[in-house]
Amino acid sequence: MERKEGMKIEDVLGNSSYSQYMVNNLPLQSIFDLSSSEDEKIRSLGFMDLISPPFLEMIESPEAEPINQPATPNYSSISSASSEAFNDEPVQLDDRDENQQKTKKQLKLKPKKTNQKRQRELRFAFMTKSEVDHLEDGYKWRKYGQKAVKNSSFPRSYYRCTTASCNVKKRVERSFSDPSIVVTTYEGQHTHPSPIMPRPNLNSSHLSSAMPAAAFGMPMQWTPPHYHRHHQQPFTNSLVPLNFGHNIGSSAPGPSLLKDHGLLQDILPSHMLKEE
DNA sequence: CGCCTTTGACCCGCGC
DNA sequence: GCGCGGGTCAAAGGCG
Repeated sequence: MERKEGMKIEDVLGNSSYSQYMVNNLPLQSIFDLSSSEDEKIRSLGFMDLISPPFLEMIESPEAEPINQPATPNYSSISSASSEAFNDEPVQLDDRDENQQKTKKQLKLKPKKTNQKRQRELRFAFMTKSEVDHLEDGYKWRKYGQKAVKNSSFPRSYYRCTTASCNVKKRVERSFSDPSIVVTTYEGQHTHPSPIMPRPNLNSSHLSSAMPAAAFGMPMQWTPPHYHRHHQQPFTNSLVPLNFGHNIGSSAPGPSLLKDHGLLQDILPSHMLKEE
C-alpha cells in the first residue's frame, strides 16, 4: 500500500498534476497514463506510431544511487515517459494552452470559457540524470517563465519552441527527491522538423527510428557538444527505446519488469521490435 | 540589433 | 469568497 512497485514522476517531483511513471521497476503499462477507455488507448498507440515511442533514457553513473528506490538495483538506466491526453478532438483542445493564451492576449475580453472540457495536449515526461536543467534535444526553445514549485526547492522552468507555428512547450524541473535528476515534460507536438538536427542517416539505421522521437522534441541519441561540456549523460549510445525495457529488466531483480515485455510490443512500433 | 533570460505581475482552476 | 498553486505574459536587461 505504501509504496507501489513503480515510482511516479510525481513521487520524484514531490508533486504533479498528472501521472507519469518512472520505469524503474514498474510495469510498462504504467508508463502511459492511459484512461480506461479503449478509445484513449487506441489514440495513444496511434500517437506512438506517429512520434515513435517516447522512451527516454536516463543514464546514471555507476555509483549513482537508484532513484528513490531502495529496492532498486544498481543498474544505470532509468527511463520514464508517459503520454497523456490527446487532442485528437477539436472539441477538446487544450484550453489551458490554446485558449488561455488567446484569452490572455485578448486580456479579459473573454472571461467566459467555452464549455469544452479542459484537456491538456498530449504530453509526457521523462527523467534524465543531468547536471544541467535544460537538455538539448535538437529544437530551439525559449524560456518564458520560471516558477517555484511547492514541495520542491527547485524552480520549474517553462520553455516554448521558438518556431513560430509550433507551440510545443516543455517544462523542466529537478527532482525533488533526487536533485541530480531532471524531469522534462513535453507538451504538444512539433509541427516542423528539428531545426538543428543532423540528417537522419547519421551512422546507422537505428537513428532513423529515433528520428520521430526527435521530431517530437525529445532528447535522444543525438548528443550535441553541450552534453559533454556539461557532463550530461542522458542517453546511451544504443537506441533508447529498447534499452528501456531490456536493460531495466535484465538488471533489475524487480519481478515486475520482466513481465512488461508483452506490453512493450503493444507500445513499440513494429520496426522497433524488429531492431532487437 | 535581434534573440534570449529573468522576474514580477497577472490569470485561472481548485479546494476549503 | 478566498487563498493557494500552477501557468503565462511581457517589460527590462543581458549577451553575442
